[in-house]
Amino acid sequence: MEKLDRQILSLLARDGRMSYTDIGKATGLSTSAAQQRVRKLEQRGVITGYRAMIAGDALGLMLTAFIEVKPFFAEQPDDTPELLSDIEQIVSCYSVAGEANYLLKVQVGSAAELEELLAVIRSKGRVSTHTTVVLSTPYEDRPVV
Amino acid sequence: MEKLDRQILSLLARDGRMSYTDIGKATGLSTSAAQQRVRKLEQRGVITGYRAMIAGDALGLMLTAFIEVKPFFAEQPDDTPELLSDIEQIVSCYSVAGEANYLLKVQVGSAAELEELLAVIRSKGRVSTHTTVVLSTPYEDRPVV
DNA sequence: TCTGAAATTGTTTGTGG
DNA sequence: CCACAAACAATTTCAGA
Repeated sequence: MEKLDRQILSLLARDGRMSYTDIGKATGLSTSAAQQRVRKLEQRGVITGYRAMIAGDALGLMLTAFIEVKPFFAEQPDDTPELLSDIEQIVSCYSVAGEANYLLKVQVGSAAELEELLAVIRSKGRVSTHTTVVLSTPYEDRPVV
Repeated sequence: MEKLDRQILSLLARDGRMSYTDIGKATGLSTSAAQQRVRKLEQRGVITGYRAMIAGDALGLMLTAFIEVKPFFAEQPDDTPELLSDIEQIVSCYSVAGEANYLLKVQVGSAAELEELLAVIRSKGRVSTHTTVVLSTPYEDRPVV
């Protein structure tokens, strides 16, 4: 990975709407050279997309939790991610080493909704759960580049 | 939260670079009305920023892990997030209820680097750790809106 | 809050080094 | 892989409903 590309990634990781003109100015490239490099980073799958970050509380999503899940029937083929993928409160799903098989990050409006969600996950996913409630988030999703 | 605003958030959560012109077309608003609403969502702190999403492996970050941390000296004022905030491999820090005080999400290049990182976190943060390694990520950071 | 128009700025594409 | 320039498109601002 070239230095110039890393620099562009760093800029776009911090401001996903930065213009090619400004990327060019910041890197010493022309607008079109900057645009070409960004396009190639997208095509090569280095940049996988652009997102607006949204404050959950503005949407009434005031409770975040991590849920470790373990299938009841360990011998069967494990399709837990697919079984749970249409539950929109689950924002992330990680397959993990350790006691649990999967770690889910979920976002809900209330404790009552979390209780309901856990029931759905357990029945739908045929899993047992262990939940860790998030009290606050000092920082999240800092750019890695 | 108005329906029109939710619609705009949904669009920008999926494509953070969508133009105001296209947001206008998708919502039935004029370009300038779409832009005004986005600006207000930003000012009100509903939209907290824009990010390019970057594939970690393209940067040589092939190992993700979650680390639960617990201070050695529970009686002291707890400034763990600040103590650790300059460690760039830590991408997220959650204060949690349960056995641990904090849950960290980290991204590193190798197992050796994770080992080194754990040593840094333990000494710098004066904490004990419990680590869960991520094997794969079926999905992550799906839009909540 | 919205539209519509005008001025500015950014994007995209082609040519050529 | 780059710069430059021309054609095109988006953004920004403002007047007025």
